[in-house]
Amino acid sequence: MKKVTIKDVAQEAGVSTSTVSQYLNGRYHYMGEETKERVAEAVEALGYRPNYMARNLKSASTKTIGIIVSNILHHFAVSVTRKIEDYCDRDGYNLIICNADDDPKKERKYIDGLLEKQVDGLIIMPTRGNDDLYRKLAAQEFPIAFIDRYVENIDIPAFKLDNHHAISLTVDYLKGRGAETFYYIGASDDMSLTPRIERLAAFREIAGEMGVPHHVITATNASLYEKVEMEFESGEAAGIVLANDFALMAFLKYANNHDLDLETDNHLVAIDDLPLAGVYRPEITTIAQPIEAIAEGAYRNVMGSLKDEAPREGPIYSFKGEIVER
Amino acid sequence: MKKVTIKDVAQEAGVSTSTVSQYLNGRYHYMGEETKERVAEAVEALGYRPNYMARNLKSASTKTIGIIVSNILHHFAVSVTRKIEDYCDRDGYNLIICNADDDPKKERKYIDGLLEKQVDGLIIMPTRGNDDLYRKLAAQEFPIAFIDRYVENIDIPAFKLDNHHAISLTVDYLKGRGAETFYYIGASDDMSLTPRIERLAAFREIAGEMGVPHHVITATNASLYEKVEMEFESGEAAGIVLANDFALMAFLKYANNHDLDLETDNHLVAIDDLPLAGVYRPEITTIAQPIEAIAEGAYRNVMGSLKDEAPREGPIYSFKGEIVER
DNA sequence: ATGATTTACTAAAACGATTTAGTAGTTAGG
DNA sequence: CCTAACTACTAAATCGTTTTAGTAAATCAT
Repeated sequence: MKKVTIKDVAQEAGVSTSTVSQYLNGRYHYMGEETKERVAEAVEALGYRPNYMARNLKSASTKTIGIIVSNILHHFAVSVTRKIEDYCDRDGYNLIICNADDDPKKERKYIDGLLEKQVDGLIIMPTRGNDDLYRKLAAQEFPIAFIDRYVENIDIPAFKLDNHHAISLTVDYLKGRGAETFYYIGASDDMSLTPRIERLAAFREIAGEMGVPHHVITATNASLYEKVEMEFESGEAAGIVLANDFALMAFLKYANNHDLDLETDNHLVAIDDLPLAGVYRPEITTIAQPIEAIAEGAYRNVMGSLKDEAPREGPIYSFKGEIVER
Repeated sequence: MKKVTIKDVAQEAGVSTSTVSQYLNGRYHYMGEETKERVAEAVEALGYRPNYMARNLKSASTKTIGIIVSNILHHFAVSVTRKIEDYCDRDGYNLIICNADDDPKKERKYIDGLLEKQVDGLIIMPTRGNDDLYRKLAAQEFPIAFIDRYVENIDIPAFKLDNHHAISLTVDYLKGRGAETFYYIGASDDMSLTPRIERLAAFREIAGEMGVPHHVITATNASLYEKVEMEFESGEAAGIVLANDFALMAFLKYANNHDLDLETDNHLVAIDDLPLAGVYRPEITTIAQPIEAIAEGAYRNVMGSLKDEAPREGPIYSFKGEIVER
């Protein structure tokens, strides 16, 4: 597979490389019909494809942005990514998708790699553990946006769910279903990731203010099931908040194994509107994240089109989720 | 954000660009301690990051491969992608993930884009509709592999599930559970995509040979639910093969809405081992795809390390799936 | 008929790295 | 003391494009 360059095309068509380049970039302004045809034929005959590296060495923009998701197994991550890809597609941009797998080292590797590839912007669900890098990028005014999470004291805008509002939706809903004892089940907040911290804090605050009995069960993704088995006590009117899709899966597994009643005794509501929620027995009420608002905000911020908008107070944009009652 | 180039570093350190380049690439062979230090300091001070475009203009390899999945909403696609990413990570390669969203136009756009970006290889779940392009790539001997599907008469190796074997597992299993009437529910085979064709043909063949009553319900993803509603008749001993995850979701929705019994009357088995299968009520038996074998085969083929192996007969590698009884 | 404009192209510089060939200065060998 | 080998660098070519500044011929205006 030998490479075909613009020189080969020029030779084949009997013109200069400049002419080929002009043709390729649609600068037909003063080009003879016959020349156009000959170049077109040469391109076709040789199967020529311009070298992106060489092309972008000159022009500053690569028309490419990168997204690094913390974990591609989360439904939320895939949904936002797809939405952003739609925007990119619309605007003629390319999107490079990377999966950090919740590993800060991998995240760093991808950030470095994408910057070397000269992406025009970066959208990140930060794993934390690379705050120094984020800070450098912010200082360089590199076009960047966070989604789902934010990092304190770094001037990078974050686009995320209004977690306090989401939790209040869940608690209100469960109360309406007659729940008396409330449970929060999710990942522990010791990694200082925004969703975990905010959701847990909101749950404690709201349930506390209501003066209802409430319990918190948190653990790592891997050990959550066991923790539930140890700490959960099915009551007659339990209202259970599942903090994300992993928590929901773990709890459903537990419910199955212990033949828990999910229709009358225990009421569930999960954050993240998984497809599974609509087909489960019984169907599961969820909080749908404002995928579109998050994706659009992050995208526009990176593209610089958010600057023209009304000035904002801080770097955090929280959007309200919607309850999907089932 | 002005760009920092190797020239700036050289100037800052008071050496030539060549020296900086040597240092950056670990060719310390004959380099003074003090020079090394000064360069290191300059790199750090300026926040220098090499320009991938410029670097790869010279060296042929970009250490990057691309994967284009037909639809990132399929669990299978994400699983294979994650596995391939692991291999890339291990070998110091980068993986660019693209989602064709079942749209041949998008697929073509991505193939073109990745080739322009000079990726070293390509792994594709072909949507079809770009056969001409595949053919060209094959002719150029570009390193490429198909997964999940193959295209006739094109010499590009495909790594996929042994669909006939998978269907025979499903039918045997359902028979063992006492099924008497068999259903196949899935996407229609008019798009000439390998899994659809092979699975449907295998079902017809196997059920036909067994001489049992069997029905086929196929439609597009969007209209499958309605088609099921029109054509499915719950019997006392129905055995239902769900051809993929979309079919499973559609059928579960139907089962819910019609309060179908899934424990005794109707028996299910789905191809693709979704996480949901383990938590559903009742749990759902599935055929787990040989994710690892497929990922490894495709990866090694692209990397050229498959050439050294024993010669193969054709360009199609089918791996057996495993039944996960629940 | 002369200069100005338009048309249709090309030569050469530039982008930011890598790499090859080369240049001194130092040390070692005989 | 002279040559060979080693050390520590640098100049310049190169990769495949884009782009700027031309050039030369043809057309037009006066």
